[in-house]
Amino acid sequence: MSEGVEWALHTCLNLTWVETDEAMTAARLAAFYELPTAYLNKQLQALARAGILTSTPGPRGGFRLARRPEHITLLDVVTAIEGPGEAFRCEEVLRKGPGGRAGVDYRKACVVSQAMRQAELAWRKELAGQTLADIKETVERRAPRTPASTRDWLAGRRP
Amino acid sequence: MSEGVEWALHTCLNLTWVETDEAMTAARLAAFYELPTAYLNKQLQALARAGILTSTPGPRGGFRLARRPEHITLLDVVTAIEGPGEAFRCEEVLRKGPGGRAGVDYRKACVVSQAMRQAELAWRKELAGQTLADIKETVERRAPRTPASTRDWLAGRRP
DNA sequence: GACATGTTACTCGGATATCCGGTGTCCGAGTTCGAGAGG
DNA sequence: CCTCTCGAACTCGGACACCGGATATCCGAGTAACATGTC
Repeated sequence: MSEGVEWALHTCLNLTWVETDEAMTAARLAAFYELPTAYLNKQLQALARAGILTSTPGPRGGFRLARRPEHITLLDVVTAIEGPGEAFRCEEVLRKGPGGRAGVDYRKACVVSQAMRQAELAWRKELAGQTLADIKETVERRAPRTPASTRDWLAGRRP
Repeated sequence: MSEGVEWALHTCLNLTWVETDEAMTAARLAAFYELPTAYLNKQLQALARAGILTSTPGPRGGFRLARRPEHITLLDVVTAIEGPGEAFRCEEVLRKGPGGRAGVDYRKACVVSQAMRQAELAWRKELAGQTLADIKETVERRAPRTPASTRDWLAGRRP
């Protein structure tokens, strides 16, 4: 799985702690974890295309969450970065076999493909059941100072 | 996910239908799906190293299942090909952040990492719950002629 | 006919190229802010 | 003092290199089977 997924998740989480009326630049968000700015920008663009973030150009521009954290699941973020394709992509190897028929869609008919799809479905379901708000709440319960310190750091006021 | 996983799964499934006392060469198994022989051989080596297959060199040599299909899960095959590492590998980005501590193992402490791990655990659990025998049984119920035709084809007796 | 033996052909196994997607970087299009001149 | 205009700086957005791992291939080590010669 791509490295950018981790960056995207943590960055989106950080965005839940900044004021919703001010946008955060890719440079500021990247500096938080000492990440390469341009590359994180690329990931943020993908999140914007997926409708998870909104981007505004020009001075005072940057990124902000497009909707409330309760309505952003981990699956949304992962899909935005990794793409909609499945991890196990059935290449329909059965078609080349001696019993292969031309008109059959082996992506649906193949038992192996079905089993792998079912497993991936369980994975997706687990990710879809966790929202950014859930993560945020858990973090705040374990480290109550995180929201204030993160907000202050991103606003430029180092503690 | 690697392409070889699909090949390995189908090949192992085919091996459940051949006589257990005769080994199948990589060339024969590859020809079944018109796959590149040498590359499939590489995957079969990985399965042998994982203890799923046994390999015997020389004439009349080849590969056979190391244990009964009931004791080979889909997770075993996937792990043998993809390696034991997790798809989402936490790089502990929090360590580089302003609140990062040196002595903390963020692979276990990070909430994001925990959520991703939990999802991957669900995926693994689903794969571990399906054995080659389950797949075999389902296929035989849907296409009863598959065992005989596969065994005959692999034995060199084309129908 | 049975057995020992050398040869041969066959198989896996690892070492070796090649290709593609993720990784990383850069510069241009578009926008907003602010300064400054004019009324 | 207010407003309009112009310029400039800042931001995202997409286009351009780079690299590691998956993909694909080949040849050598080892072994079982067979043919052959001998007892």
